[in-house]
Amino acid sequence: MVRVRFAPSPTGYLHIGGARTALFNWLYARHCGGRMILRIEDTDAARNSQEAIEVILQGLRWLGIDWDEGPVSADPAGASRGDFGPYFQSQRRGNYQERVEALLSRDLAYEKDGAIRFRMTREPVVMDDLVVGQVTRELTDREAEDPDFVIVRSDGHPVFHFVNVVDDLDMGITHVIRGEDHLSNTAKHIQLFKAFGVQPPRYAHIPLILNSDGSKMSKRDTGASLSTYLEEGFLPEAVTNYLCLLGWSPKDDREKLSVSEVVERFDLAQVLRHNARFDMAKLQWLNGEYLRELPAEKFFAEAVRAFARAGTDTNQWPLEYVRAALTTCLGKVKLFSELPAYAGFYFTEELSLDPAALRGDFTPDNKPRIQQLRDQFARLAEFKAEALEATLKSVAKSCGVKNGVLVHPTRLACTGATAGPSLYHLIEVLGKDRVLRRLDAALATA
RNA sequence: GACCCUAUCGUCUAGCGGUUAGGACACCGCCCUUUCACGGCGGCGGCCGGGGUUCGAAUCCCCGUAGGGUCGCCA
Repeated sequence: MVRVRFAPSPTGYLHIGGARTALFNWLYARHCGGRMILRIEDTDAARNSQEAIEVILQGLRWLGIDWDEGPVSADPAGASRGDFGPYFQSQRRGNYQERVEALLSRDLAYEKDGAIRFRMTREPVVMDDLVVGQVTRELTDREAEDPDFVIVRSDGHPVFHFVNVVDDLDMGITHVIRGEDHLSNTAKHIQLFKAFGVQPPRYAHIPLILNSDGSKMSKRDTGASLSTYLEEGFLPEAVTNYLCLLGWSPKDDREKLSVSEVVERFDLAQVLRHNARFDMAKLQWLNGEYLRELPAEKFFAEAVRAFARAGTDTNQWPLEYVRAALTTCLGKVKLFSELPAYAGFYFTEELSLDPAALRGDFTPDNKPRIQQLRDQFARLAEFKAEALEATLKSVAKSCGVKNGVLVHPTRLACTGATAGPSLYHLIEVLGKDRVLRRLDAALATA
């Protein structure tokens, strides 16, 4: 039975690379019919908090990554699922203590300066990585001087290398899938496993995600935190899909795949060995693809949230009006965060019109025509898109101008922008009163 | 300083000894369209460099170079 784990340290945010690591673990578990374990490496008490753990749980859930074993909530003392708990390292002190003593009693570790150090081999360690292949790790010059390393600090706290290995051993982890930044240290981990007299798990080191300029992605970089995508109004399906395409490929030229399709095809052997740069433009494109096929109800709910985040409470408007307004935006934007700028004109009575732009469209020649259109609109009994379109076209015809001559100024007057939803539909939604008022205002200003 | 990994269009990638080096994003045209977006058509653009091996290398080997990672009483 394949058992994989994602073992994040609660630092207050979930790195996009960490999310990808979790995803690949999950994909492999689901592909193999194995088990996904979530373990919280909260040994650094000073830096950890329940909120920080919550960020991780929330991020994983958002992406659709579930775990068969691990915490149910962010509370270390709370309930968990699985027979290999606790799943918080802060609750596993006893195990570490036992393991340390086992090594000490066999002289595989020793005390020095109050710390406990592991007797590391001086021989090159051969690793057989599922992604990278066979790697022979030799000692660096610094290590050659003193190959042993600390496993328990002088303050009594065991270090990462040690607890990580002990937990993987005790939890029966069969495959360690993690970032390539751990490759060099894997030699230590393998030796630790051997010291405990067991076969190390299989390792798979996946490439890292870099910034678009090729530099390392650190906390500060935009897009480094998964929460960014949550807040910016990305769809989790799109983010997951995109992450799958970084370092892995279905090899059949398909870009848009559902998770179940990826689960079916995913395997570690096809994971690339080189790092990948994060391409926000491609993610946005994918997001647009998913956005376009979103059911109207979901689109509506997310759109309302996007407006709320931007400080516009759409609830102050009649529900039917909001619905109609947002419907004209369906399939037009790639991100929910674009919506407030794209369709904000629906939800304000004070449209700020750029005088310069206004002068361009509302020329002395054109103003009488727009005035005429305005008066025709005023006479309409039915303020519907079809009637509006017919009206505009007939006015244009009688004036001997192309539709665009009237379309552009009308759009500008009604929305303040040169691009937006379908003109006739947005006018219909806005309603006669607003449209006439906006047309009058533009006519007066220009 | 040492050790490890990596190297195909700007980016993500297909390719695993014989291909006009394919696709996607981005970009640029044209078409569609009242705007924008979508869609359609087309274009731009790549095997890091140098040696080998081979009848034949993007594919295999070596050396450079470049990028990334690691060498902590951080995780």
